[in-house]
Amino acid sequence: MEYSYRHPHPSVTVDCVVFTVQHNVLKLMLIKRGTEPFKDEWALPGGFVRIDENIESAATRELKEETGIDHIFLEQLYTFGEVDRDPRERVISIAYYALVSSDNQTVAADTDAVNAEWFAVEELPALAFDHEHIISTAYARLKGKLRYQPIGFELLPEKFTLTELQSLYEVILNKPLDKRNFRKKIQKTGLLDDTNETQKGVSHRAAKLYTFNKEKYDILAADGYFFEI
Amino acid sequence: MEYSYRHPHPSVTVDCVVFTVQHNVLKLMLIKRGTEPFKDEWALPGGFVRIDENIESAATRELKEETGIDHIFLEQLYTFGEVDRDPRERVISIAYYALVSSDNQTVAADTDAVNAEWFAVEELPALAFDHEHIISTAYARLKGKLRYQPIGFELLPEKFTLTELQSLYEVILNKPLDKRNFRKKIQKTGLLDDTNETQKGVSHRAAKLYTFNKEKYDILAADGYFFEI
DNA sequence: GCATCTTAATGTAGATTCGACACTATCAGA
DNA sequence: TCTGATAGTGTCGAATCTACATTAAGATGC
Repeated sequence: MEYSYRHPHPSVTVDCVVFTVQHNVLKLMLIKRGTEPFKDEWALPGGFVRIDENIESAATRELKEETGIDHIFLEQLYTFGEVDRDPRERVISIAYYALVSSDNQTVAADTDAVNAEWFAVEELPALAFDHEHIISTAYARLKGKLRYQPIGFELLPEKFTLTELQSLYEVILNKPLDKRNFRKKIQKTGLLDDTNETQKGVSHRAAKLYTFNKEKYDILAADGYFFEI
Repeated sequence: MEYSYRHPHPSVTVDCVVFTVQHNVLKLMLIKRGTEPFKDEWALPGGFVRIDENIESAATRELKEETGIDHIFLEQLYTFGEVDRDPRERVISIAYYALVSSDNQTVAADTDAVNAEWFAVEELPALAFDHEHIISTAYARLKGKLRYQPIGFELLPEKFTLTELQSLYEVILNKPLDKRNFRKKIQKTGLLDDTNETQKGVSHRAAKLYTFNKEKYDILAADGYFFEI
């Protein structure tokens, strides 16, 4: 079956920049392409938007299919539509960025995600299409949002220590922060709940574990509260 | 001539939310539609992206064609792709927002922009498609950006008084600001140049005219400077 | 069980910024 | 020259920011 139109139509795809933090290194997921063009090169997970599918659903679906990752923070980034960004035909790509917590990322082993791998953001291989450009846009957005929206918690396990949180900020913002000042600031938001648990299996004083109180944040945010670190 | 594809392709459009400020009221431009669907209803200026045209060029072109407005600040806003947002077929729309200075907006009289009109943001008519949703997204973005990026100047004539600037901030943020504190803050950025000219034709003490030093800002911004009011 | 190692946790003082607030200066027009 | 309208300016107390060093707790090895 063929689909005909009186005017030429572009193809529309979604691409996902999926970030995580592993051992204090910011990483993102890439797929080794199995087909031309750019066969055997690395690219962002993504694919075509189906005609009866919302674009965010397409992003969620492709992510699940290609990497096994599901149920994560996902937000639209930017739409890339340079005329020649795909050598085959006119392709407009709506890019998303996603954040995966370090305890949710192993799901990738299941599915047909055998060609998916985490790469340190600072050590990326050559990339297909304009994906390098998409990634730098996503990284800039992540840096910008981190300080003004509580998205850092999406990258941590549900329960985390203050040191882990600080180190996350340091890794992404790429600069050291003062320990006491950081703690004062984050505690003053009142958005962290003490779990009354502590770290296990460390060979030194165990740190307290906290959780982020999203319900409380949502209530405050609706009322004009502005998160800032 | 017909264009055929093995899979169905969506249409891709651009829509523009064009803001201006007239007499201390924030307004935006709407077009009265001449064709179905939503014939004779108000909608955002916009149209189809041509197959060999970059998306931002499409936005610029449609704006010129439908409103006569050209050479203005234009930035991508968000891409709207709900499956049923257009009753005819699947249409994905890449929305842009634009800012027009109060001395640049009269161009609209020329072209076939006879159906274009400025509406106060607080008094919009019923709108076609999901354009109300697009507009509220654009307004939220404008509010958010105003305080952290020097985009307010795009809405003012090249030479402006501090009172005009303050009143612009008050109109968009929708809250009163303290005159002395506002002036202190804006002066401290060092980004306003005194033109050594004053207002003409006012029946009271004439205010000094300033210009925004974009070159200086760009240099500072490249060096990590962060504008904030 | 004591010494040692490693990281957790905590407070203060000085500098800076923020927010509230009221009067004088200048100009045009009557 | 008087009146009306807006321009332009400084201070003080409160809050916030920054820089910085010591003690506490728990695990391990001897």
